[in-house]
Amino acid sequence: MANNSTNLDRTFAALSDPIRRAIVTRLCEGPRSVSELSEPFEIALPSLLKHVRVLEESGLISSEKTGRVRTCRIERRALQETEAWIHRHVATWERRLDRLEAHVQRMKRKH
Amino acid sequence: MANNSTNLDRTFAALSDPIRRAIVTRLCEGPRSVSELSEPFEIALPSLLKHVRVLEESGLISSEKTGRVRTCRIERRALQETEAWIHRHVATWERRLDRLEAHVQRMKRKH
DNA sequence: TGAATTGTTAGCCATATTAGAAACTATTGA
DNA sequence: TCAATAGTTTCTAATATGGCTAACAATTCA
Repeated sequence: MANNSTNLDRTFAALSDPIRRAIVTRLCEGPRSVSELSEPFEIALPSLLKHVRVLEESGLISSEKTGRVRTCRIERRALQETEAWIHRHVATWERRLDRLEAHVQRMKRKH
Repeated sequence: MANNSTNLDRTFAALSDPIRRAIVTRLCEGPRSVSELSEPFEIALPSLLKHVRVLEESGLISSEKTGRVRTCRIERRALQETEAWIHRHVATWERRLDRLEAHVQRMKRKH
């Protein structure tokens, strides 16, 4: 599980770039090679490769090289953990609102 | 709604810092002043204020100044939209897996 | 084998990010 | 009104990020 905080740091940072999000989006539809991934972008291969590395270090994707082709795939876990983090917060926020409302109701009834 | 891509850029970037995530966590429990927010951290006020600004520009929080006190509160929407983005991706990924499995089943039956 | 394909490394540059100190403003309470 | 409080601005410095070119593998295909 490693340092979970650092992990989230990396995942959120990885997702903060539109090119990297686009890569994630495509990989959700299935594995792709590095050059397939680079197609939609007007960006030099080395730059794209850096994005791939960032995604890989964040745990959002993994890759494997066969012959001269490196194939990338999404790693569900990291996405799920990130979603979970956000979800817990939305939930906390909602619980608080509920308590608040209940309190208002009690006050009302006292009158 | 503004430029939604830039919006996600900012939200994810904002969440990539542990101090900012801690701020978000606390604000989910209720509004806090800038100095209340700074308490848990060994960080100069101007630095903390910058984090608050980053969060504000990302839309994750809002703040209002009354007298000399600036009170910050969470803005649910940004959190929800971010969660939604991730969720769509996990969903896409799962649909793909389902199709894949269905395909394998068909292949099996052919033998 | 030799050329094309696919990826990789190294190095450079511009810009953005994060942190701090110092100095300043506005409000509040004694 | 004067001091303390709460926040803000400005500047500086260190580091990280994202992009490029050029040069270099390693495979694969003709």
